[in-house]
Amino acid sequence: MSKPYPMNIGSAADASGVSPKMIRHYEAMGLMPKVARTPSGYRTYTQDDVHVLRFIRHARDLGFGVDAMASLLSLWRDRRRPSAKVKALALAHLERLDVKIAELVAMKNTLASLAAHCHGDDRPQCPILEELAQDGHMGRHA
Amino acid sequence: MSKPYPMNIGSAADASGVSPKMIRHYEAMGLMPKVARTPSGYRTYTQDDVHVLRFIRHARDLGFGVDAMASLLSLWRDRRRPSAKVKALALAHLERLDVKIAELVAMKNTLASLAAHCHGDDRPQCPILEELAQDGHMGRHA
DNA sequence: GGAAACCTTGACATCATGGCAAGGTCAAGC
DNA sequence: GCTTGACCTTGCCATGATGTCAAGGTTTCC
Repeated sequence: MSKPYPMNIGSAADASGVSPKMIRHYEAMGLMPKVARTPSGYRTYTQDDVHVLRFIRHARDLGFGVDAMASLLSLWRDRRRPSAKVKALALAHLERLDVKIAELVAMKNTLASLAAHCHGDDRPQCPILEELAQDGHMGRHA
Repeated sequence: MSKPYPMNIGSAADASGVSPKMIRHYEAMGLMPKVARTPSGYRTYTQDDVHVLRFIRHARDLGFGVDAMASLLSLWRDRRRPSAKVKALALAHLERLDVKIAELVAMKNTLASLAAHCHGDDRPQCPILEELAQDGHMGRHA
């Protein structure tokens, strides 16, 4: 093995992909259980702790928020969970992702069509600024 | 006219679509010029001020950050601006949007494929949790 | 024993926004 | 003229996920 357990926070960070800062942060906010300490106060991480950290990082990489991660963790720990509950969390998050993506795509489309009509030369005339300066809401153009 | 100028911050907010809170915020951070005040300290907004606020809201609605909005505003005010500068800002922002969209779509795809394989019933077995609990990085699955 | 690398906590920053609180102001009704 | 309610002021705290910096204790290795 490359690292013996238990490890300090830095090694746990390397092993899990979660920064020391975020590990402490998750601990402070109650997402991570409080791990053991050495007599001098250093946090020590077992293999199980590192597994939890990895779980958290994976969930975070999928964009789950802290609340959802807490729910996922408790389902993970519950060997009798119904998979339906996990799926429900996933679908809810997918919904959030879709909404966010749609927003960004709408911005992108609007901006792209404005930019397409902008000469992009030394002349000051520019449909982008004209649109931004317009009175009502935006939209309705190419 | 529905509202006489000058107006108080609340009316300016209604007229521009930027909340009073954010108007003060933009002013404090220097994005908005400091507007006139009544003797008692109330901010007063002219039609021009409201136009600036609308411009800001439109830019914000397109996802521009504060720095980019400041640049756009100064280009807007410069009647001799080259449209190329505006276009460059727009294209840079489009790039950011594309990156963000790609990230979210990647999350969505991963999560959707995991969810598709989850029974979503009373059984505890669930590929979503299994994936999150996995050791290495995520990816490589349907 | 001293230096380097690590750990601790805590404070502050980001970005855009909301909320709350304590207090001043203004307009309208009685 | 006074009360009431709506509006304004400033300022602080919170979000979410992360980073930075600082000041100080610990461990490790030479």
